[in-house]
Amino acid sequence: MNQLAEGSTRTLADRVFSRLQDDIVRGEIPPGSKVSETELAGRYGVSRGPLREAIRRLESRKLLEREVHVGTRVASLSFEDLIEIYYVREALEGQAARLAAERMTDQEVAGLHRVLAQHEQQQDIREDTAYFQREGDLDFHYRIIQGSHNRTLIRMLIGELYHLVRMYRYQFSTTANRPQKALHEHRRIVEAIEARDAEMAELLMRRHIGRARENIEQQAQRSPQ
Amino acid sequence: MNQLAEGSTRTLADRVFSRLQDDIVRGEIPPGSKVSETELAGRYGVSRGPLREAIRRLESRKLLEREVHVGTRVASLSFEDLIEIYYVREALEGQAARLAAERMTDQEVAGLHRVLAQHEQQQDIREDTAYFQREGDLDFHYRIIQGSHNRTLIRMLIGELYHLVRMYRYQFSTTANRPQKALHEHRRIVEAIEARDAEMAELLMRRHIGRARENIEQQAQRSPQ
DNA sequence: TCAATGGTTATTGTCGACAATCCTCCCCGG
DNA sequence: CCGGGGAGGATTGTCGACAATAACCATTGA
Repeated sequence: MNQLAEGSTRTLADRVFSRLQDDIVRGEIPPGSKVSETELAGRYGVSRGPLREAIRRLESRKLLEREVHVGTRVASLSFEDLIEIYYVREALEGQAARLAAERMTDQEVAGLHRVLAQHEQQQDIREDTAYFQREGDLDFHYRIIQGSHNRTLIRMLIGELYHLVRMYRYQFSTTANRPQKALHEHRRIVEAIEARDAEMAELLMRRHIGRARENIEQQAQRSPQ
Repeated sequence: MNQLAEGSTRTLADRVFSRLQDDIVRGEIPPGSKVSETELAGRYGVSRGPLREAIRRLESRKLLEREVHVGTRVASLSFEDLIEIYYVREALEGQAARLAAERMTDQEVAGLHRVLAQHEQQQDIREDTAYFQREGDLDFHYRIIQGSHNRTLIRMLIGELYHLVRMYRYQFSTTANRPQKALHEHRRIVEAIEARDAEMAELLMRRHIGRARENIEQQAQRSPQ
């Protein structure tokens, strides 16, 4: 009932989990690097107990890889891994778009419009819009996923896959190099959702993500490593 | 360097995790029941440390629900939860079928045929084929999922969702009450995969799972609780 | 010079104990 | 008789120490 603030209500292991996940996703701790339990415990000012729990959870999210009696290292995504993830995203976000078209409230659709408008404006004003582009893109997809009103779907996408995608983006500073096309696709998706055309929304979303995947595959081809 | 057998190579927490997961999925520990850490630790003959790690992992798989400072209880799936899962399965297994049609080796396709033949035979011989039906159905889906050759997809379906589905089946002894129809649909899916018709394989798989979902929804309607 | 083998060291796996929190139930006042 | 508050008990959260395992390095023999 008191405590210093919200956030302290959670357990130590929970907070360590959040901080560690953030440090990994942002690349603070470089991918592939070995992390020592005692070292991390000191770094976050906790014992090894809560830290190990955080590690196990991040392990099940594929952000950390553990080898028994050897140690834990930050996951280092290969191009193949990312391609795999995009195939899964294609399926899951396609379904999310379908459900969103059927279930989103009018308010949620309005919010989607706002994000889109904001996105378009940034496109006009700035040149180096990489960062905002990135976050704006995530925001757009987040909202549609949430609009599916399917908790399992939301958990799998936002709770699991997206951390990997974000980590990869930091790792390779992969910014969408087809912003105007992506924006156009976003617009058409919103139109389909607004028209409550579930079939079309799914189709467009699958194409959208499929093209992003092809884009990555081409990049990988140009720079094999 | 000796130990009694293979399987002991894994860590204690790993083994406790497997056993506990099995006990939960099989309904050995009834859904919704509260599980005490000390009690479970005694039951499996380990300390609370490894046990807690196992609990955290099962928690992230949604087989256990934890409330801070209160305790952990076995997840109790509602109909709504199951329906949600089926929407996700529809998307993921549809994609799996598509990829399987493109990537399965001829040997894998042959294996699929064997499973199907076995399934048909059981259909003829026995009447009470509920159990075999169930396992046969799982085997069929497992093989197609594996045939996608997409590790992320395999992990999400077999590593996460299917435990929930199996738990639910034990919980409500929900056996497929449309065996002959399901078998027919299986056959058509195999045909599409054999013909390397990815589009058709996905479509048929999605319909197959969609109908299973509708079947559950109708059951739920007949018995509201 | 190279390879194998043994010891050393550092790291992880496991355990038992203490502290913090919550639930329960009893007691007391209205 | 009923409701609120506090003490007790039980359970979870956290910690430090010990045991087990694997990586590293040096030494020895060919």
